[in-house]
Amino acid sequence: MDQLLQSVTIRINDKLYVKDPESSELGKRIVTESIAMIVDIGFESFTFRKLGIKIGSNESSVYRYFENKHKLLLYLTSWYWGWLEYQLVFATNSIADPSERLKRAIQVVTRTIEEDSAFSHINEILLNKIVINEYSKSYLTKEVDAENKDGYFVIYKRLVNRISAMIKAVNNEYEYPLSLASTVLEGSLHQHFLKDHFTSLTDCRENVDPTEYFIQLVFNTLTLDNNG
Amino acid sequence: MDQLLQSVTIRINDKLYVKDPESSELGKRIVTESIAMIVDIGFESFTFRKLGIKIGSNESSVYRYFENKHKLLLYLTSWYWGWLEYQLVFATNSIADPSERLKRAIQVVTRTIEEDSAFSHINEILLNKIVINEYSKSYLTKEVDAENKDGYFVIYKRLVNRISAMIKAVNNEYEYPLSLASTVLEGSLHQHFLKDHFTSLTDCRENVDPTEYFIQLVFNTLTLDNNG
DNA sequence: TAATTAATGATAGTATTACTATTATATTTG
DNA sequence: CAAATATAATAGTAATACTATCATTAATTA
Repeated sequence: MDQLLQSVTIRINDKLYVKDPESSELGKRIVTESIAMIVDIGFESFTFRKLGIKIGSNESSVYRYFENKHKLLLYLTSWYWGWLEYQLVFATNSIADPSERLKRAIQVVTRTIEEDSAFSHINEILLNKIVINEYSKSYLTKEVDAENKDGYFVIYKRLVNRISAMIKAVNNEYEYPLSLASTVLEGSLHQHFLKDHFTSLTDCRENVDPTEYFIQLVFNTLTLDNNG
Repeated sequence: MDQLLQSVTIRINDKLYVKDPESSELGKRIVTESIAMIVDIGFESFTFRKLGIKIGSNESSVYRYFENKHKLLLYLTSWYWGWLEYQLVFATNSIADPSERLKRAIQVVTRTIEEDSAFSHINEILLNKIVINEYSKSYLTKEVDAENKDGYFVIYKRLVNRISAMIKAVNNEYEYPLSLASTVLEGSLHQHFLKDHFTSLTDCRENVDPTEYFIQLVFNTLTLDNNG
């Protein structure tokens, strides 16, 4: 798997950057170090000026890669969803049974990311933390509709649709496959967040991943569908 | 009900304001107009300077009520959750049967807010929009833990706990009552958001409230619990 | 009613942010 | 080696998120 993954590149909407950060060493450093820095100080405190200093480069150079930090966040989170989509497809591809397949899919998207595949300049453990803590901020804006139209969220949408399709494959009568898929993805981020900051609002904790909770939720719903 | 509600005041943690906005006309205007303005231009673009101009008052006067816009957001959203908690308690209080009670609770917390109770300077329809679009930003910060310790989220936590207790009353064996309660609350905001901006990611739409989806989700899970 | 206090308004000022613009200096490539 | 390209350095701007000071007005109470 590692070998295969090495040759896979995640294609990001090119409107999200000014110059492709994958195209140069500086670009990669910008990506690598922005991830570390956003995890470290949070998206609100993160600035291109600070990043420039950290990478021993210049603020203006960072602007040559990304228009602003919002676009950078969209770039990073798109990368993450693309990476997760790959994990999902890879892990479920060979499974014929729809229920087993869906179960595996939920495992992949709700588990705690604990190892960095280390095949690129992007650390997935850190990036996962960014997604948990900052992803909502990328779409809870006045510009969502325009940005959505421009395709900034395509990867995420494709991922939700894949899960939704797997749900339908298990139970074609079920009325809310899209809502259920989006609930699992979003809800998983939320449960991970609660586990770290609001332990009194979740039953997930060390060694109790959201995975089991979501698998049970999804399969019970699909088993006993349209009553209420 | 209206009469009763008029005499109820929602107690907000007094660390969230410098001077109680309920204590003066200016304070109330700040609250009323900040709600309208945040709905209108979004939390990011909203500033105390703009608010001052809108209410024909001064930036510095606004600062005498709220330390900064983050605290104002916490104040507004706390008020909303307090109001919703009241709705919940009021609506479920007289229901003895645990399942009926839980069903009613889910209805109350997931429905679209369509009428303003008009007993105060706070418009709940608008405030609900703020909660949908901005609530996450109030806790997805580097300061959550400290602010949580200071009790800034108590009302929300109490609300989740109430729902969790109702879940347990229906099925005491169920392993994830807190996660399920937090999923319903958060997930409901999310489905409402998707309905407005990402229609391809939800099955909720006009006349299909998240309510039915969540009722089915919760009851199916509680009926068939610990398999997987 | 005058005096006091409290609330609000006006103005100014600061550090930081989120950029844009310009010019200089490296580095790469033809 | 020349030309093109990428990066660095510096400066500058408008806006934000405040703080501080002082003036004015309104409300309270001695």
